[in-house]
Formats: sequence, structure tokens, C-alpha cells
Amino acid sequence: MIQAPRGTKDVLPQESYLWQWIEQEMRTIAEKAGYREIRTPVFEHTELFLRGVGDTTDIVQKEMYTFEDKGKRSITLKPEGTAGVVRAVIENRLYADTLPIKAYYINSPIFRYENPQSGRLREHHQFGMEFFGSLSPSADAELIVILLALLKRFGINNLAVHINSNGCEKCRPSYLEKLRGYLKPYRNKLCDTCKIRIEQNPLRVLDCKIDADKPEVRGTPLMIDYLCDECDEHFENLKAILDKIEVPYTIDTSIVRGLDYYTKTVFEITMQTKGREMALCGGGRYDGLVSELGGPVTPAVGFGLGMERIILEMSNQNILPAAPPILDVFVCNLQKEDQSEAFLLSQLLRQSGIKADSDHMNRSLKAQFKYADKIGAKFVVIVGGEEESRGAVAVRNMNTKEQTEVSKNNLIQFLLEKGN
RNA sequence: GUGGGUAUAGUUCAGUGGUUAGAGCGCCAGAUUGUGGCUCUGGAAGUCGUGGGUUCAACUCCCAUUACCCACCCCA
Repeated sequence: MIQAPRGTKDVLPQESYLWQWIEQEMRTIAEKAGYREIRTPVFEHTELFLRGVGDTTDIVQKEMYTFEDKGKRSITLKPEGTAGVVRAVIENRLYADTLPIKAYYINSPIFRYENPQSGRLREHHQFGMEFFGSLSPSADAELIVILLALLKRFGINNLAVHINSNGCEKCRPSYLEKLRGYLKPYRNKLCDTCKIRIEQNPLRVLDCKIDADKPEVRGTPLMIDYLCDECDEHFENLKAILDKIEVPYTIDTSIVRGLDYYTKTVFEITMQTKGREMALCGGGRYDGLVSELGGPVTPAVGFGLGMERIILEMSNQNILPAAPPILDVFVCNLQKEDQSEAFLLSQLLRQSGIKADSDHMNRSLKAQFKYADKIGAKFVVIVGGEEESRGAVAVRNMNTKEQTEVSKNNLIQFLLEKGN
């Protein structure tokens, strides 16, 4: 028996409507704010992620699905959504057109080799929005506000917005030196991973669940205390905007994000679920990434939102929308041995935009009614009965049990009128 | 990478070292000849995860293995 690979999930016919529904809500909210969809490949050259995401990150070091193709190219399945979008923006010179560029991606498969558990898969799907060309903190705020509106639309209210600033190329290097200098004397008190992190990526020590609460680490200098004037002003302005539109947030100095490209604003939106906190989405500003990957200096900000986690939380809270009926109309034929008339009629109904079907299982009339009931058909149309002599069929409203004789000429109009 | 739990019908789960392994739900059929939801009756369906071992005898006990679930880490 061949099973789906570990950490992957099928979306089955009985649940696909949920995905279609949340996708529709996402598209609507993004397009209302002037974002258009972008679709990029599921795989990219590995180098894109090495340079983009950063080669000291956990994602790159141990979680990527990387392989060599038959042309000896190193290929990696997307471990996050932003790098591919940035590559596409550069490659297609989108930056040369009118700025800003506002793009969203939806249902984008993301691959990370991790141990699966509740809310964590090896293939999951993200909705993301990217905003290129603006240095203004209003761009950062726009994304946070859209996210909150979207999550509220889904009925998820147990949320917390965490923000922080990662500084920029001007203020970060000197801060990192301060941080290294501070951590080095405590080297032996840190976990093995963090001992290496001191040199490679000391920011990540602040994010380490083993060490973050140790008194030595609690006393480390914080990036937000060493921001340059530009970064400080940006952070203050963002907070002012969020205050003004009454978005509650907390400043969380432990957020450094798992990706190295972030500058200035970083944020996560988490939910309280089943006694623990789970990130629903994360994002931030990446003013240096476009130029790092070979484009012109272009400020940008974006986020990724986990689609499975939304469905998981809606399921936990029992607030999933009900499944829509599969069909509007089921056509039965009393002449069991010849279902062709029912078949033809169902084709006609479909051409008029009515979701219709007839029996393909050689079932008895009674069983056909049971089936019609199960799939939620609002009407059953019965052909081949005594009404036939009058050029008519019987139409039964399955909810009201009301059954009427309708002339074949008026059938479609009748169904369209009564169906709504 | 580390730790815990589970594995029996489509599904949720019972079950006992010894005959043909059970239930609820679901599925299919029937309850007088053209009609659903409720009820009743009947039926189909399982190599008891896989491999090995102990035993006269293993679904049951032991070992291994795989998969799934959960948690840590990290994150979406």
C-alpha cells in the first residue's frame, strides 16, 4: 500500500470547499487593496535560497528539499514564499514599471523537512503578500491591518501581534559586534547550538528556547536600543500608525525570524490555541533583498500566512462553514431500463447553469431519491411518468415536499426561479 | 535531531493465549407494484500495520521495523 509521503495531506472532495472559501476571502481582501496575484515556480535554483534566506538559518541548513536534476542543477523546493517572488520581480524588471508593486500569492506549496505534528507539515500552503518600492511604515502597517481583518473574517480572534525591529545594514553590524562581545564570556553556559551561533548569527541566540530565558541572555543588549536614527524613526512611526488605528500589539524583542533577509520591521501574529501559542503568520521588511539578489535597491515588506493553520484553528473552534450542496437538481427516470432521457435532461439543465445530474448507478427510484437527498439536491425532477403524455415532468421540492407538474417547456425557468 | 503514545471492517473503537474476531456510524438492499430524511429487517466488508520469536496453539506475550498522532526545537 503506497501512502502519501510523511508530512503531506490530501485535500479531499468533501473538504475542498473550505479551501476554495478561504482562498476566495484572501483574494478579495488582497485585491481590494490593489494587490494582484503572482505565481512563481514550486522549485528554484538552490542558490536563490542560500543567498536570499541566508545560509546560517535552520531552514537552509537542515530543512530544505534539495536535489540535483538531470542537468546537474541544484534545485530546491520552495521553503518560503518571498525569495521566488523577489527573483521574479528582478528577472522580469517589474521594478522599472510604476511603483509600488503589490503582489500576492495564494495556496503556494511550501516544503520544509521537519518532524510533523499538529499544525506542522512537510508540505504546507501559504498565502502571502509582498509590497515593493515603499520605505514608508504605512506599508508595514497596511499588511498587519489586512492580516487582522482577514483573520477576523475567518472568526479567529484569539490573536496577538508581536513586532520588533531588526535594524538595517547600517546599525545591525555594530550591534551584532556588541552582542558577540556580550555573549562570549557566557559561552559555556549556552546550549551547543548557541555556542556556534555566537559567531555565525548571534541574533538567533535570543530566539533560542533553551537559552532565551537564562539570566545571562535576558541581559543582552537589544537591537531596538541600538537602532540608527532612520530605523528608530521607522519603528516609532509604525507604532504610531498602529496606535492611531487602534491595533493592539506587543513589542517582542525575541522575534528575529527564521530568515536572514529581514531589516527594520519584523512581526508575527500568533494565536492562543490548545494551551499554547502558535504562529499563524510572520513577515517583515526586507529592504536589502532585492539588491542582494541582483536588482536595484528596492525597499519591500511582506508576510506569509499558513493556510492549514487557519483551517486547523477554525476546526478546533468549530467555526468551519457548512458544506454547500453538491447539486441543485437530480433527474430520475421511472423507466429504469432506459435512463437516456434523464441523462439528456440533466445535460440541458447544466447548459442553463443548473448543477444537475442523473443516475449512473442503475439504482431503483427509491435509491435515487435517497441519493438526491444525500447530495443535498433542492429538486428532484421525475421523467417518464404519466405526466409524459401531457409533455410534462414532476418536480419535487425536497425541502418542502411540494410536488408539482411542470411543462417541459417551462422546466428550466421554473427551476431557476424556485431555486433561489 | 530528541521524547511519549497508538496501530483490529470504509470510519470510530471494543475484545480474549484456544471454535466461524465484534459493536456504533457509514455503505448496499428490502419493508406490495412512481418518492428521500425517521424507524425496522437483512447484507457486503477485516492477510487484527509488517517481519521474526516464544508456545501444542498468538489478534492476544516478547523483539525488531514501519507508519500515524502528540510534544520539544524551529516555525506557517
